[in-house]
Amino acid sequence: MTENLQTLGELELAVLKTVWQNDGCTVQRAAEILSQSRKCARTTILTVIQRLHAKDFLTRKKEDGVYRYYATEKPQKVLGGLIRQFVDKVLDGSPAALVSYWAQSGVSAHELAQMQQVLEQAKSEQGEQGEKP
Amino acid sequence: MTENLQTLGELELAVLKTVWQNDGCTVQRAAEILSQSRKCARTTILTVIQRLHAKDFLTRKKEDGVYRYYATEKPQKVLGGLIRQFVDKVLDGSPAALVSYWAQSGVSAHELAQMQQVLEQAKSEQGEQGEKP
DNA sequence: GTCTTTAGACTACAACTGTAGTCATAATAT
DNA sequence: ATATTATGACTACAGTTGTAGTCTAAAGAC
Repeated sequence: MTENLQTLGELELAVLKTVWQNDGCTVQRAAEILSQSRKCARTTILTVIQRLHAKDFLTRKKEDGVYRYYATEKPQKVLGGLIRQFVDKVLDGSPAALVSYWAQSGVSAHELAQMQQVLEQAKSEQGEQGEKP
Repeated sequence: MTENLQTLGELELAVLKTVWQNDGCTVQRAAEILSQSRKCARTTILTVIQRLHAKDFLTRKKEDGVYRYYATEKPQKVLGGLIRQFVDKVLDGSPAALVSYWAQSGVSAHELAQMQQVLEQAKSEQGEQGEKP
């Protein structure tokens, strides 16, 4: 349970996301995919992947002479953690402040509706299971 | 209009917040306040304030031989920008994902209600003024 | 077996941030 | 005036992250 909520840089996160979407991918593959959205050398991705590995965000297994990487944590958990950290650090732990600032910064009506829907759903789900008062 | 959305480290943000809450405060004062929540030398705060100044987040005016610092941007704007950046980088621009993850990471019913309220208000306000489709 | 391509390990380096010490100077106290 | 304190400028340094080159080993191609 003692999770190590290390920090993740932008590129690191992007790479991690790539692995989530392509579990068991190789450095090569990840580099290919990422090069579509940003210009960076293969070795850059290699390095980042090695760091993610060192930080235990990724596991690897050699297969046919090449390492395949697997995410150790689900997006849900990692992103959730990042959101938590962010809300704590930036908004002093107030999710309402989060939504508030966001809303005022100009969201589309559509997005607003989406968020409301999500909240609605969360609310009902919470009613069913154990709550956190 | 060409805003410089520089990055802000954790301490930098904390210091900036302190200035927001104590506009025109001196380094001394800021250090005093911040030392209540974290242990750090006066010169550390000095350095951070100088950096915030260099990044144009703060302006200063010498008064009685001491500099007084003033925030150049309102919290609304800066925090809004940070939220934006965060949502873009971490959640690929989806505010709904934000609320969703947050909701699922275990929010209290109370917080959920708060968020809903905020959204409700944002929605009505948006109806009045110009929207962003 | 040699040439070429791949993969990975290492090393390097710059920018940013936290952190703080050293100095010089200016303001005060005595 | 002199000693003390308050301020701020500078310098420094380590950890993190982005970025990527070099070099070696392994895998294929011919």
